[in-house]
Amino acid sequence: MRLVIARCTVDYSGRLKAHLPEATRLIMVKADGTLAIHSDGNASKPLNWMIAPNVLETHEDRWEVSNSKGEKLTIWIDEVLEDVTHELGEDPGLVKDGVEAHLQELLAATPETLEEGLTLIRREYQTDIGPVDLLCADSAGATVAVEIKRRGEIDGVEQLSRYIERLNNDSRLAPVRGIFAAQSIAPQARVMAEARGVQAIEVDYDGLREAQDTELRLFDLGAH
Amino acid sequence: MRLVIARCTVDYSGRLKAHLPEATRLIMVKADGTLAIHSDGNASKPLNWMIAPNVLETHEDRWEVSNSKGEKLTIWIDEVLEDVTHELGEDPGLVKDGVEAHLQELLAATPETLEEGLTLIRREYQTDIGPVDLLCADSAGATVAVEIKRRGEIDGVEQLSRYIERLNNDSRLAPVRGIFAAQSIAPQARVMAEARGVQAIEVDYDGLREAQDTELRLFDLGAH
DNA sequence: GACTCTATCTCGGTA
DNA sequence: TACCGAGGTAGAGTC
Repeated sequence: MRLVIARCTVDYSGRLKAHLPEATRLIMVKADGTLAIHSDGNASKPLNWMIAPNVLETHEDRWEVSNSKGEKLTIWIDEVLEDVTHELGEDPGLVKDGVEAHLQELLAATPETLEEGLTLIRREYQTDIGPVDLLCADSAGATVAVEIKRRGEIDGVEQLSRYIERLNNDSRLAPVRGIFAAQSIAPQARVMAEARGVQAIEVDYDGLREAQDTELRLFDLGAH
Repeated sequence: MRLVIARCTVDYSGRLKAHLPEATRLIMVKADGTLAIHSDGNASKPLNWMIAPNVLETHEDRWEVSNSKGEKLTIWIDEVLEDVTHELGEDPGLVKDGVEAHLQELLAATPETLEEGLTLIRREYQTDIGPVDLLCADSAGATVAVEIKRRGEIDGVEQLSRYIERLNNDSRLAPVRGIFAAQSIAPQARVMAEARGVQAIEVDYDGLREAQDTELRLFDLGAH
């Protein structure tokens, strides 16, 4: 990784046009060629950047970075204040917990959390416009499509509506109703769900996981 | 801005939980307190980060960053390879051209570009599921909802359809029809628009801006 | 390679 | 502050 602190002016032309007047900034160049220009405040994101794969040409007074999509970044270097390079080596990578996939796993294991008597038919049930997160049956045997999000917003309700419309074309499944499950549900998504006749249910991920851990532990104890 | 290159281990707990095994990484701390941890490859985004406002406590063996929402980042420092600080000063900021807001301004000023006789009622007209970009009246006095995108894709047509559905519930406005305006419109979006009875219109941003510049210049000349 | 969807999205605007 | 929509979204997974 190369870190350059320099007074510079920047022009970007590609998906839009953008210009940075002269100021002192950090230019970060990663081992794969990814380049980012950071200011010191008011943003965690770079002001400008160019993601690998790209081509970097460093001239005396300017750097030119371009890619195959016709995007181009020109950095006019006025003064270099620092220029250091370090080999960081491979990164073992990030381990995450608590994303949508985990919530889906938990709800697939215990659909009755959403509604008394609900049972799983299939996870990632394929339709011709994409997979339904959970396809379930309620206590009366009717089909229920479940869409799961970490944060429930209006698009998610739309997505579920489309699936239900699609599933209702299948006479073996119809009539199908929907449940929209998320760790938090935005007010507008709630309005939309109501208008579409879809239930919106907030789910407590941590509580659910804890309950399942307990259940598993009891099961293990019973088995031994 | 402080740049530290160190062998470190990281734990994040907040919106999710995440862990980084020991490796050499860059830790960037900006003047406003924003902190980011970068590896050298395979990503332009940081592995972990904490955006300002936050509180950073630096101990001998670890840094702890926390914020008011209960998020916490712990960096266990094993070895510091570099530690430099530079005052970059204020950044004059990025000047962008060609974003949706500009296109909206232009079309709000000259709605007749979209259709003969179209006049503006209001920009960002509020509904309970979000704001409509432009609410207009056509030459016959009927209401027209206009959704503007830089790139016209399928979501934009859906968004406009929702607004129209909502606006048609208001007897003072109904019946409402829609115009979908964008610098470029994807074929799928065009098909979708047709199916929903919405007009899809491609707009020449550069040409439009030039025309308005000319008009303004003529107006200025006339005023003097 | 193109398409789809998630995200500790980030960021700006507004009520 | 909370909420919503835009983004040069980026990045991962799928076809």
